[in-house]
Amino acid sequence: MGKGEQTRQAILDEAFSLASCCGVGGLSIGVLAERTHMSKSGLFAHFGSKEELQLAVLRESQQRFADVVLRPAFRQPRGLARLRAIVINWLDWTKVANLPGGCVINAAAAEFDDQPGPLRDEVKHGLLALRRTLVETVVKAVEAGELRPDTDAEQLAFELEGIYQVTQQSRRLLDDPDADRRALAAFDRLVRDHAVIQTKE
Amino acid sequence: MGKGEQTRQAILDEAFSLASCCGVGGLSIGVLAERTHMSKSGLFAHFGSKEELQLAVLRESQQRFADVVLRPAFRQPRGLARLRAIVINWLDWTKVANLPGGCVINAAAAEFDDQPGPLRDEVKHGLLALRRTLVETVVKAVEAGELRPDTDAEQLAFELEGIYQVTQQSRRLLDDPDADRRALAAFDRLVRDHAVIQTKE
DNA sequence: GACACGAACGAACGATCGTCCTATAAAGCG
DNA sequence: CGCTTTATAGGACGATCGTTCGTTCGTGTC
Repeated sequence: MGKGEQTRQAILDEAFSLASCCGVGGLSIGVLAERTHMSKSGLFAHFGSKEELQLAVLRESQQRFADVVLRPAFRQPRGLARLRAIVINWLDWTKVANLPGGCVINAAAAEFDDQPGPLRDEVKHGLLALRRTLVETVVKAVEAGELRPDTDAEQLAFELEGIYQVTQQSRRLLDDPDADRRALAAFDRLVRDHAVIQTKE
Repeated sequence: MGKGEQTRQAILDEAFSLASCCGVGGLSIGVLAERTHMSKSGLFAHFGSKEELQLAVLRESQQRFADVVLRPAFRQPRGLARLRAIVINWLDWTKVANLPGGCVINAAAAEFDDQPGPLRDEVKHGLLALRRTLVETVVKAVEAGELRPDTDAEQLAFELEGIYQVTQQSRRLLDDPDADRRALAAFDRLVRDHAVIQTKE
């Protein structure tokens, strides 16, 4: 890795955790230069525009999400075990990754959902990819006979995303110590509702 | 209502819809002055600081939410009917109120959840109030015999909030035309799971 | 040793930000 | 009406924003 790539990555590391606190839109070249002990212009040259920097942060965020949440979960056997692993890792990933201020992409989703442009497109792309992964995982659990054949996989992914979001809000804003427990309870209820018909209770 | 109150309210109206698009943190005195055909200083004098303006917008938002979502729903008889009315109004309220860019408070929740100060406090207060209202409504449904006695009202409110948030994201960012249908499906499943034990299916 | 190249810097740009001060215009009231 | 209070405008402030320019430094190549 050449010198350029190296510092670019160092900048992205810092930008990543900065964006976690200030939002992708709240990123500032000046502040970022200060934190990386560089000049604004020197830093700027690595990206060419602020928007390009923001896009890089969003892509970085997606990659880390895949590394920290999805890849480890995919070592679980396909089906419910894998789905559960995704959810567990997902709920914890702001602690595992360097995300003092919460998930970058999720914050960006609220920030750019009504502002057309490359940033919104990137966020949308990332969240759609996650939705697809969830749907596929659910489908495999159905094929494995762990969930009922008439399970609506997209509906299940939809509700999983809801659990995630309210958990984040409860934890981060409402300081609710029960958030994680409630999240797991909601997940269990979701799975139980779609479990194959139990012969006896 | 004196002249002062009048223009102050006009400013708040504009600030409200502007904040819907740019976020409460993205509010700008200059832009707001332009839109209200006032000078920056003339507008500024009504609030004394930007933070005070932002707080006023948050309070305005809470009040409108109560007017548009809660008050009408409370005309329904207590119990499931009222809970359902709240959810329906809630899901629609960004269309009913003048919120082209989505719910102000919800966006502010993601924006300020890691930035201590009066703004975060105000957002937290508003969302906690909503949670309490949801919990109370659920409790009344239990008392009315429409939900099982062992229903965890706070858990139910938690999951309702999740349904709301994922619905907003699906609609606004992912352009999912099925979001409303899925939201109602999730709500129905939630209620069915806590319904009194059916004698026969 | 001459040269080319990428990386980083320092300075400045116009724009916009929130805020403050002072003067003028309008409104409310006796 | 005149007087007092309030509401608004105009202008300027220091700061920060993203961006551009020209220059310098260090490294590696012929």
